[in-house]
Amino acid sequence: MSRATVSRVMNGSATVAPELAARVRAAAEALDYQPSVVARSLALGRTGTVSLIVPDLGNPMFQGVLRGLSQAVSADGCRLLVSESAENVEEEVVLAIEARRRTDGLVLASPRMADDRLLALADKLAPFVLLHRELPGCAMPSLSVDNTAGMEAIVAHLIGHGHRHLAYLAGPAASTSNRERLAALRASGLTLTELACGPRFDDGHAAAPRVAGSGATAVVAFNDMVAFGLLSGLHELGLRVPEDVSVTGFDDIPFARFTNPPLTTASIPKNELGRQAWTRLRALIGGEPGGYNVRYQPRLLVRESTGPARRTA
Amino acid sequence: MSRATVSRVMNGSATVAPELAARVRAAAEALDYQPSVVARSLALGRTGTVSLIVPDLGNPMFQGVLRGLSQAVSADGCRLLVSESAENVEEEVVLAIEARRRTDGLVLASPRMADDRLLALADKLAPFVLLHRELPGCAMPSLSVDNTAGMEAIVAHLIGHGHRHLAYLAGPAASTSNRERLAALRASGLTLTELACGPRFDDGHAAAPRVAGSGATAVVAFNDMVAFGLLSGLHELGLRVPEDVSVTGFDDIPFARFTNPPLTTASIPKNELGRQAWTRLRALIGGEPGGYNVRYQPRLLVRESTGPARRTA
DNA sequence: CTGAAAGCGCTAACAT
DNA sequence: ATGTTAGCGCTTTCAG
Repeated sequence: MSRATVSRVMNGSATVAPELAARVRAAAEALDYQPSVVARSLALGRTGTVSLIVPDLGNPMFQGVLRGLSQAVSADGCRLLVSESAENVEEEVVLAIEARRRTDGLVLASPRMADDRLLALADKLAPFVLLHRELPGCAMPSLSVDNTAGMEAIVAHLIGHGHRHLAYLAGPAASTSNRERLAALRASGLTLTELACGPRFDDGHAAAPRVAGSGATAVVAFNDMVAFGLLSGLHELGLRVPEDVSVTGFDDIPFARFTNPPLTTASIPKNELGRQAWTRLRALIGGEPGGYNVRYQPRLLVRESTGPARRTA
Repeated sequence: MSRATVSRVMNGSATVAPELAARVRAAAEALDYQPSVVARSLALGRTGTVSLIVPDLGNPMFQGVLRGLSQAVSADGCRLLVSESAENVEEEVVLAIEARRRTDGLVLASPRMADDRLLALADKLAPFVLLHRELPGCAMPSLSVDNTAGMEAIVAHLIGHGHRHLAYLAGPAASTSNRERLAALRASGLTLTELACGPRFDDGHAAAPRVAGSGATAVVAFNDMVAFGLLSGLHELGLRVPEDVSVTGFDDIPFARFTNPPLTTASIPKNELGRQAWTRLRALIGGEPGGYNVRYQPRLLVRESTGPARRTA
């Protein structure tokens, strides 16, 4: 029989005589034959693979996204290529272009490059979906988190406990999330001490002395990792949380509820972001519209790392 | 000019007149031309992509491996496909086969399938490198951790503190690491209470009451995540660590040094495992031998979660 | 319903 | 040093 027939059978085309199809399948089984994925990709113009680009694979926030995306992609028989830009914009640009050339579409998680740069690349990178980032004027869908609302909830909670002087442990300057969270804090009208920090455990840990010296009664960390590092640093300094100082995080990564004390934080749907990203991307690849942009509203989880403000001297 | 010339230029072949090469490059630049990765893969028989298969993307241990591997692979201009088997053996088998068909090689991290099954698949999956697993009779290289030595170090440390009754919070039954760690514990001659648990935060957290009731003065957790969850659960029960009970982990994931109290654990080289996996795999793909198997010796990190055994009643 | 043939975009052996 | 030609392994019109 001809290869065309084999191809039809392997692709489940109905226009093959059942008897012949059975013979093909038997032969394939016997020879352990599997069509070449690469050749198929070339002929089809689709690879059945998409890429995820993240700034930092070490962040449990992105791991949640990765996981949700990975499972959703797998469920449709597709595969996922993962790249880490290491918080480096130039790297990010190169990776994105390269990744797009190998795969059918991209998920850009918290891209660090500036709006105009991303906009200029949009045609080359499409189809893609943006995570944790909105890009006015861009036709690609975006799934993001309402950082402002999340911060407002945290601030309201803190105000309710009598806090009037906050410290903010800032994340990467290039992070949109960081900028939005900071802006919301500035808009709160409370006294704010801004401390340059970073996104990791160690950054939070190292910031403890500065926090202690700031006079703030509550400290708002860029994310849970930082908050966790801070908790540890504060403990070493002999400061009690929340008696001496309240601490909040952001993201609700898996261990946030197990810290000592458990962390008050704004929870965001990490897996869901990954899953929805695939839904959008799959649609785009199929030539359909990507749907409406969505902004997930964070949920404030009040745990034990926050309490009444201590009297200031 | 002909496409062969273009191909030569794009691949940096020296046998092209400099002037012509320059023209080709200029044209490529002007047209924003980039050779098709897929067509290239088909012609070459190599995709420039390798796959990583892990049981659990949520485990920071594997994230360390992923990170090291990802960076090493990127540094050589290659790409990484990531799949999660979700601790499911059948899934793992299918994923591995599928992943291998799309890429030039595999890194199998802590595969859960049985030895004979893996051995039977070896030809089909090769080239690959095994992480956290040794497979007698298999020609593929293996990078693993000496779990026995690691546990012995932990036990010796605990014995030095007067502990004579340990509890073990067991990980997944299909995990080789779990089996080896447990075996080392059993061989210690100490009284051992074995508690079925699991590999995650919640598992450790949920085990706290059983630990409290076990009569053990020290509890050895399968890994750091479990230890961390346990720390939290113990705290809720009003038990102090290490005064009432000592706790140890395994792996030394990034936040282990920031827990309260900081976790005594056996450190293993996570990034290094990923990086070395690529070195081996790259060699294999190039037709060279994969080198000797190596077994990393864990390093005991004594922190504050362990101390003298309390008097037993 | 099946086979023949063209083509996906590139590389490599061969010829000039 | 460059062009010609033949694949890489599949899908897909187009005939029959």
